[in-house]
Amino acid sequence: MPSTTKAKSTSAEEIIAQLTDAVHEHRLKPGAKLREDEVSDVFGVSRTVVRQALRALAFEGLLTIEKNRGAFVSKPSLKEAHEVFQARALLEPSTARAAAERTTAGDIDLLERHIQEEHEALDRGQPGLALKLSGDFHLEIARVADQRTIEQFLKQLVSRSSLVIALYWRRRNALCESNAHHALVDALRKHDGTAAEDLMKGHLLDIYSQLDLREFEEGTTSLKEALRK
Amino acid sequence: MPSTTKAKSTSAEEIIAQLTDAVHEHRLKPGAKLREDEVSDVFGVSRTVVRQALRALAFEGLLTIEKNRGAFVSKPSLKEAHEVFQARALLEPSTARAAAERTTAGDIDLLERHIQEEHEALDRGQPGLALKLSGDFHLEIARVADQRTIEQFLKQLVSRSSLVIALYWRRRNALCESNAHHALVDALRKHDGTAAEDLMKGHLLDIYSQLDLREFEEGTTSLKEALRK
DNA sequence: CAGGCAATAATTGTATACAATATTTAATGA
DNA sequence: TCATTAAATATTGTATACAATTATTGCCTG
Repeated sequence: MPSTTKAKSTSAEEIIAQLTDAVHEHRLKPGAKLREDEVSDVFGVSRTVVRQALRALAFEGLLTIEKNRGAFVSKPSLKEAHEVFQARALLEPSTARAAAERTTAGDIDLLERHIQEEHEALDRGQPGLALKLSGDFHLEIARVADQRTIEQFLKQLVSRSSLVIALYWRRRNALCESNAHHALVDALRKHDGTAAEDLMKGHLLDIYSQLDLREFEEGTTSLKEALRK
Repeated sequence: MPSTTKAKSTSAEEIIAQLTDAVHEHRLKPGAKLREDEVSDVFGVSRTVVRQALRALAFEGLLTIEKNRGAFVSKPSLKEAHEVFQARALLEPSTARAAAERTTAGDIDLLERHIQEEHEALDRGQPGLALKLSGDFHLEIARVADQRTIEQFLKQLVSRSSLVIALYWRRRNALCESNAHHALVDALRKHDGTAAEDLMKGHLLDIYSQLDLREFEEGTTSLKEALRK
């Protein structure tokens, strides 16, 4: 957290990390604009490096850059939302199976600590942080599977999922999924690939089914725009 | 093709497209260095926009940027090579199935024209161009399936496949796969999703099995480095 | 007072200048 | 002659200045 006026001399990776966290934790909401010199003031670097960071984030799908207009937190359409979870359904179950065959005791520890932190964040009343940690859990499984390429894609998909959840989540209260993650770790511990694959498949369907992905907002993005004509 | 000394005023997208083609057609080989002011001379723009293009290509995996050293055409390791085809095996068969259910007459025309061009390139003695077109064929199927997200990932995977082929291709002569593509189009025409899925799976295995992915170069990249100590 | 139009301001896009780092070349000594 | 070191050169990293574009404001007109 930058204190008063300007923090100084941060690297591009640091900017990327902080903006990513902010979006994942829904402190920056879909549609929010990121002005270049505003960001460069906050981080105490020139626009050059800020632009680098913004473009990297745009490539991941977290931001959308409109020429001569600026960078905005992406607002995935309903179609994109579906596509994200279809892609996850293709990649993650198989990856969970592969992970089960390679899981070490250290991996189990790490994953359980992850779940622990997730619970603590929820108890502390930080649902945004919990959501971010939940996403990291999925990435961790790809790491355990030793699939860097898939992990990289998954990173993008998890990012976009966070945006989808911000836009289309049905009930804000739901504490959901913590069970699913626990069950997954159990399957990994037992090196039960089939169970891990099935659990992951079910878990993704669970999240997917808790989204409100009906047709209603294609084109009407904000109140302002909705009233414009 | 820039003629003599300097072409002028090209956009970043144009640079990305031309460099991508050059790598896909193996005119730029893995390990080749791309100096920034060299590229900016060729395209007649400042380093600013060249750097944008290089970073975008690095994000796709086509280039690797080493800090303070520059941008090089990527040289995927054996592990990466395996990962690329594992990821393709997860994404492409299902996508081919989805495509079969949505294929239109126009799509068929386009795909057949694609195969035609591929043959012509081979006959004309341009195997690099044929390879590039072959990659585009796979992307086209994702487009037919109306899966933009998967298409985007596949674009990266096809790019990396091109690098893998440049590095690990067994016999240079092989005219291979044209049959496989034809069979796939037939399945799409009949809306036979199961056949399309199976054909794609087999096709990918075919390519994969024609690679020479044994352990021999992990770590020893060049003769020079091998002898250095 | 609404709607359009022009002038102004704000913001992004591009080029260039300078700083930091890496690579090459030259020089020195054993 | 070879290795080591130092200077010179070349290349990338960052900041800043300027150009192009977009957004905003105020004004004029109907």
